[in-house]
Amino acid sequence: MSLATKYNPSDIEDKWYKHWMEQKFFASKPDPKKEPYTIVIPPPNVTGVLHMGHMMNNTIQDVLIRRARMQGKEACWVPGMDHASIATEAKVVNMLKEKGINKNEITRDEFMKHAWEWKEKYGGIILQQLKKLGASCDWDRERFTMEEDMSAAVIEVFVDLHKKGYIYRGTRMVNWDPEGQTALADDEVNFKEVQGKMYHIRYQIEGSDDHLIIATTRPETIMADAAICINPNDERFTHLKGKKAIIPLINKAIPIIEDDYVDMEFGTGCLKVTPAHDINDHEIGLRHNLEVIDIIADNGKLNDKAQILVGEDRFVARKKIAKLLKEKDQLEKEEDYTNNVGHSERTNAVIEPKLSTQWFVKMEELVKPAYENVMNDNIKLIPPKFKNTYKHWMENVRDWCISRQLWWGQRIPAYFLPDGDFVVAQNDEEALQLAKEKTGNQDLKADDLKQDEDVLDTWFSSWLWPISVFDGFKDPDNEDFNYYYPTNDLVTGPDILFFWVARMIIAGYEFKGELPFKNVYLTGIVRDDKGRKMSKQLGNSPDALGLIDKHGADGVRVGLLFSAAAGNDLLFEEKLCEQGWNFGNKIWNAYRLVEGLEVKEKDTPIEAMKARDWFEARFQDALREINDHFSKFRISDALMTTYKLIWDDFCSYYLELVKPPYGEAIDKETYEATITFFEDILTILHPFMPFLTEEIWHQITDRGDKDCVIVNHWPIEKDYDQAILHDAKTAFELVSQIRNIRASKGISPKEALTLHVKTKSEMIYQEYISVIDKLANIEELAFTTEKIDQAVSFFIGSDECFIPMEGTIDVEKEKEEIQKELDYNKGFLKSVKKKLENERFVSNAPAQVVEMEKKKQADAEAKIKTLEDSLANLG
RNA sequence: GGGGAUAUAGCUCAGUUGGUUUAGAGCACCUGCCUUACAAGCAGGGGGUCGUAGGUUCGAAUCCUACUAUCCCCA
Repeated sequence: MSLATKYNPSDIEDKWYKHWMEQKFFASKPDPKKEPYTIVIPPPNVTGVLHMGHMMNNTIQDVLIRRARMQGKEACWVPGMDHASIATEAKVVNMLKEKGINKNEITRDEFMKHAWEWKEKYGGIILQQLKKLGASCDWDRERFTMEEDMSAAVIEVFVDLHKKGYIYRGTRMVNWDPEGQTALADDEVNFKEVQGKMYHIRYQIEGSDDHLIIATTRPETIMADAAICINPNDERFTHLKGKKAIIPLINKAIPIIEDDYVDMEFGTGCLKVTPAHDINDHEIGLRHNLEVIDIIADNGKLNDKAQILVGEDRFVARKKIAKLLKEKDQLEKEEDYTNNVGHSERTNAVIEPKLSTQWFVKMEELVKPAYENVMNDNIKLIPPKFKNTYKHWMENVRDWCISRQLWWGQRIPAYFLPDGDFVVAQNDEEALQLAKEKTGNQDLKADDLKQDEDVLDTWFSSWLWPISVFDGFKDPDNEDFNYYYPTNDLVTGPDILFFWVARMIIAGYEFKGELPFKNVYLTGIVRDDKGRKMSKQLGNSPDALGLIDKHGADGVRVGLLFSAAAGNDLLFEEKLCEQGWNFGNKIWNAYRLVEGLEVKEKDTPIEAMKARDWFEARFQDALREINDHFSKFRISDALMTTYKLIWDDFCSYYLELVKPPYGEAIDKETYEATITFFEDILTILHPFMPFLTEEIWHQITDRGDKDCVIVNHWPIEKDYDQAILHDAKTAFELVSQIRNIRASKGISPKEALTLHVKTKSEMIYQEYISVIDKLANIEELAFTTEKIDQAVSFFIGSDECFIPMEGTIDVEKEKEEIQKELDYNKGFLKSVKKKLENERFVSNAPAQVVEMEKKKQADAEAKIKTLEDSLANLG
């Protein structure tokens, strides 16, 4: 059976994924004889589809988990999803709307039934997509943050924190989404530049004909004004101090107060203070004890406190107010104004700052161990530059608003008594019991208690993820939890360092007294070639599955990893995936060469013996480097070292050296060594390119179902011959030089050449002549103590080499080249001499460094001398 | 407004406690090759004085200061 000349990933990828699943290679169970290696997936949003960022960070996780598995660890990668309250609820509401059902007209239970149906039907596409990428998760362990046990953990934690006094109710200016009818976290708000208007409104001063002018983008909120604020240093308004201003249209007098907050440069220097509808105004209000008048209802319409335009939408009201003001001649002017307006990430509605009662977690105490254990590197952030960011956040941590006005999520386990007091309990019965104790009223019934309508923030589930996926709350002493927790590495994006990572660390210490993971690898953010973050709005994100179809999963994985230094954003170019495929194709063809060889019992040629010895050492050399890169999470570098080992060393040198002349057979010994090397290479490449390596692994020979590269053992580091690497490097450099001469002189590789060498150590040349011959077609090697006339010359270290070339030498060009090299060496010598002539260098620098400089000087001087001689010889 | 990060070849990045040459890699580029595994390939080559200005040091891409530019986070 002959192999296709081009590697076609789609022929094999599904086949091997299925095989791995059937053989249960991804499955893990506690094995005390083995060291556990655990990763929990950053749970993707249940509504999500695979995008570049997911591919990036899941590829990294897969590389880590596959390598750990090959190293003989009990590798466990737990997959799963979070329930994404807001996004999912929005999807379900839309779905219902299409069916003609209004969320407000159905019960909570009915809604939840629809939501679960939606989840079962449409949720979790992303996990199927991860399989295409090759993700070797233990799918039997898949978890979901809304499933029963995980939810129970969330409730348990809420109750526990409440008991400890960390949970409180508070009034807070929240980002209110009037369309989604919920408060949003800051990170769920997108700021967009919006073309609006700045309205200049005239407020009359009480008891005078004088007036002041305020500039605002939100005239519809004037009815909620509690004061006018001026800067105490603003001399323009000294005369207004202590007076009152009258709100137009409703003719209400409000005080004129003074506060440094007011920017004298901005607007008119007079600020209307609306404590209920602006976060900064709210703070001013607190400082000056101002009345809070909330005139906007939850649905974004003006309520009766507004007195006028009651029931109008805020944007409609804005226009109408402007018109009314104009009619009363109280609108000084309108001008165009661009400002940054927050929009809901989910519904795209303009965010309304709104005062509301929410549930909060007090963070100051909780944060302490999480702070310390990152600062002292018990938990390592990779790259460490994120420690600074983390530190800053932890030192300025704010309380965490955990309530969301939604149904899809864990309902807050707080039960309100008729008098407005409340109890917090795991369930209805417990709540009733507590309520009875609290009130002393034994006649209370379940119906008298009303559970809080809100649910908990999704992060309040996912911060427990590393613990709850192993049922560490439900059953704290279970075998899985004891074995797999704490987990090893967490791979995620820096954008959720606070929202998720920091909170998991907090939860780890608070609930288990221990770190949840040892290393946090923060990947870069995938951007497009213009440096823009990939987003749905911009439509600049390539179709992830389309990329896999086009370049193969292995190609995409390699393409992503090529430019993925930890913590550095990567500018994604599809070309990189193509390069990934090219690499696969290269290996495919290397295998085609090996597979097509005819094997015979015969003597091994010297160059093949050399090649074997060299590659064995070279492989070990690279293996050490790769392991070192992995130990430092330099995944991209580990891949690049592997890439060069395979492409440059194995294909370009090793295979070229052992390849028999056309039509001849290869000796058995070399063939077998080559197959072994090939298997070694497939093994270390497997984490990066799982599909291709598995396919070739099975092409090599008929193997049993269990004999797969995915479970092959990662190579052991062995001692190796350093000298052979050094010598071979010299020989390859010589080969390169000879090829260079052929290229520049237009000499065909088929034309054999003679090589003369002027050297003190002839050994290396003698040993490697067959290698040099095979790669550079040198039929004769001679040693000389004199210059060779009519020859091109070049240096290998301080050895001078000559290739006679009668009649073909262009003397002028030759002189030019020698002169160029001479100039370089002279310049170099000068810099070395400068150092050595500096007494302070010689006396202060380590002896080793001085020694090195002296050697450099001697080498350079010798080289300069021979170059000058050559120049003289050429006349 | 507060905090953080980054600046090295055309592009994307390495450069690990300051000293292995006058700074490396991949891609791109240029030249020559359809050599029988691979033209999505092979061989060879050019290209940067390390954002700017100072400082510390025998020695700075590397440490310090200021400036400039870009990005991120928080308000």
